[in-house]
Formats: sequence, structure tokens, C-alpha cells
Amino acid sequence: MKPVKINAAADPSTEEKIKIAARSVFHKKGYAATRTRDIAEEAGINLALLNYYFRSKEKLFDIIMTETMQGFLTSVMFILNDEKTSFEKKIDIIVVNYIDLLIEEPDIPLFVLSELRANPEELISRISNKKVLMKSIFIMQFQQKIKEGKIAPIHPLHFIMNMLGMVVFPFVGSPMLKSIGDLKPKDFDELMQQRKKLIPKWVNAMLKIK
Amino acid sequence: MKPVKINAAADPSTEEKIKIAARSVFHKKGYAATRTRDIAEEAGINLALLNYYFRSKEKLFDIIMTETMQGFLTSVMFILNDEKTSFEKKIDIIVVNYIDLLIEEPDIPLFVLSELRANPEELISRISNKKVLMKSIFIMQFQQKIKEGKIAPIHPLHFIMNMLGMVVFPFVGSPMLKSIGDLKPKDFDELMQQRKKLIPKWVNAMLKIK
DNA sequence: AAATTAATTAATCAAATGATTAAAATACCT
DNA sequence: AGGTATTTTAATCATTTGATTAATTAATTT
Repeated sequence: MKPVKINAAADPSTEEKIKIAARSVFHKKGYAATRTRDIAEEAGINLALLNYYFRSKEKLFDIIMTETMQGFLTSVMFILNDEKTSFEKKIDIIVVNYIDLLIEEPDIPLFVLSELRANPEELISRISNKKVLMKSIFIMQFQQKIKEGKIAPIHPLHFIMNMLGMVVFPFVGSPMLKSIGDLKPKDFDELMQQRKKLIPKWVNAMLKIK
Repeated sequence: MKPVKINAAADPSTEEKIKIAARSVFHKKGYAATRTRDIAEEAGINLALLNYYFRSKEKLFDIIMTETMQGFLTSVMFILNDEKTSFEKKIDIIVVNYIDLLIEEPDIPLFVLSELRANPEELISRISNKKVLMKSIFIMQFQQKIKEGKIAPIHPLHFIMNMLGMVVFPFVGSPMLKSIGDLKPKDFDELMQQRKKLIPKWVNAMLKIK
């Protein structure tokens, strides 16, 4: 009989092993390049078990994708919507948290971006409220600063693009950057550590430009 | 008898039709998600012709990938290594050229980055001289500016990452950005046009930060 | 312990997919 | 025009790959 999801909390056994393996392989290779046999092997289980627990490659993928995006967004949104934290401080926190996260999980951005390109409508609809970011307190604070004449009047998306670009791009392009810069993994990590402090400074300098 | 590449210049017929279709489909979907039948259909030719002209999916892909990267790099390197153009002017030119190129070919960055992740060593070795960028006149000019105390002493790669991040990321993340920002394609294009002028300003502001 | 349910495995299926072949159609050459 | 080489097609292979099945083992219940 097929399992209908009983003890979600309990043992990190087979079902969880499969999810862990699936997360790893999907993140590294993407949906199309992933073979269910790859996942089974990585999880150390029989291939049939994957379908026993998750019905299909697609269903398993949907679960991993949802969890991946959820984990990514909620943590960020939590910070962005804090009332007590100043605009500048939020930038600091976001940059540090994001870089630390990406050092741990460097495959996530390219994974998400690739799958998003392959399936825009469907995946984006899953990020619950689309416009939740643009209505966050962070963006309010941004627009308030503009009103006060403290930063240049640009579209908030420019700012988002610049932040994300500077934080995320190095990880997305790390193979290329490591190559052209002749960086060892340790050198790369060192640069990322520097960027935790540098990016907020750069961003603030940019915002002042008229 | 199999063709051994005779008239490379001549007619834009079957062989070229296949390459055009292959470029389009590979760029959009990546190697793994592309079916040779997709290419054949897009090219309006019989599937067997693809193998007749190019032997295999992989060989065809290698050609497309090489040409794609070549086209990308040479145009940029040409600008970077011009002796007469000032550092600041080069930034202007690169940003404008890159954004214009990406408006025409928005799929290329994610395509290259994805395939690079899937196959780092092999693909990177194909970019001829790895360190050619770091030894370009542009980087020399950058380091000269540091020596003169005109810009802050940071690793050139920080600068590269920031430029590429700000220019390329919006295209890589366009589905997401269009969604969270509720942008129509025209709005997005308008933002990209603005960025041609904004990014050089921002970059210059950043470089001055100590 | 017996009976029932759940988990696991090996074997196998069916569809998708990259590639080949042999024949037909077309272009080329003299 | 006749002959040769090239291009194109339809049919078919062989392998890969997602999924299922039937049988076996392990766990749980009564």
C-alpha cells in the first residue's frame, strides 16, 4: 500500500534520505539532466523506492523546488519586513545572510534561475504573493528615503537588481571567475568574505548618486 | 558519403538552418533538456539530416557552444585591449554594448553559466588563454588608477563581479524580476535602457569608496 | 505466534530519444 | 541526356530512462 504521509516529523530514514539526495542532485544538475537513478544511487536505495514514496520524478522535484524557494524567500522576507530595523542595517543583514547562505549552498541560485526560465508561469505562481517584495517595509523605507532626498530617485528594481547582482552573480559565475582569476576555492571564499563588508558600502555609495 | 566541411561560406541552407535552430533551442533549454527532434522540427528538416551533417547531438552542441563563447569573448576583449580608450570610457562602452547584446540575446548568459557548471574543466579550457582577461589593458589601467590613489585598492575581480553582476543579472533573473516587479516586457526594456547610463555612474561611485 | 501491514528488491515495461540504414530524390558534371 | 555524387526521407535500432509489478523481507498489530 502506498504511504499517505503519516509521521512527517519522525525518523530521517528512507523518505528523508531520498529527499536529501534529490535536493543535492537536482540542485547540482537541474531537472532535465537528473536521472532518477542518480538520485536513487546517491540515496543508497532501490530505484523503485523513489516512486514508492514520491510517485514520480516530477512530484519529487516539485517538493524539492517548493521547499527550496520557500526557504529562500521566507528568511529574506522576514528581515525585509521588520519594522524596527533601519534601511541601512537591513542592507547589512541581508548581504551577510545571503552570502553566508550561498557559501553553504552555492548551487541554489543557478538551479532556481534555470528552472524558472524553463517554467516561468507555473513556478512563479507558487511564490505565493508575487508583489509581496515590492510592498515590503524595506521598499517603503527605500521610497521614504527618496522622498526625503537622501537617495537618488530610481526605480526600486534597479536597487534590487544591483544588490542581487553583486551578491548572487559571483556564485552563479564562480567556475568562470575562478578560472579567469586563477582562484583556488580558498581565495574565492576570501573574496566572498570581503564582499560582506564591501557590498553595503558600495550600495550606499551608489544610492547617493544623482 | 558524409560531408567533410567544404564550403563554409556559401549558402545559408540546410547545414546553416540546423545550426540556427540548434543555437536557438540550446540557448533556450540547455543541452540536457534539448531533444534532437526539437532542433530538427525548429529547423524544418528531417531528423536524420542533423546526424548527417553533424554526426551527433554532442558534436553539434560543441560547435554552438564554442561559437557562442567565442563571439561573446572576442568582442569584449577587443574593447578591453584598446590602448587609446580611457578606463572610464571603456566602462561606458562595455556596459552599453553588453546590454544591447543581451537585449538581443537574453538567453545566452544563463545558457553559458549553466553549461559551465555542468562541465567546468572542459568548457573553460576552450576559452583559449584563461588569464587573458586579467592581463588585459583594461585591468592594467585599473591597477594604475589604484597606484595613483584615484580608486580604492580592491581586487580587480571585485570590480569584474560587480560590473557583470549588475549588467548580466537582470537578464538571468528576468522572469523573477518581471514577476516581482509586475513588469511588462516593455517596462523591463525601459529599465535596461536606463541602466546603460546608470551602471557606469554607479560603478564610478563605488570605485571611489575607500 | 499468527496475521496484517509496510518497506524493499529484482525484474521488467513502455515510452522517449540519439543514432543508423537503405532507399529515394535532387543536384552536379561531362 | 546519362551517369555520378550529394542530399533527403522513412523506417528502424539500440539505449536510456521513468515507472510498474510481483515477489520477498521486515515491521507492526492483535
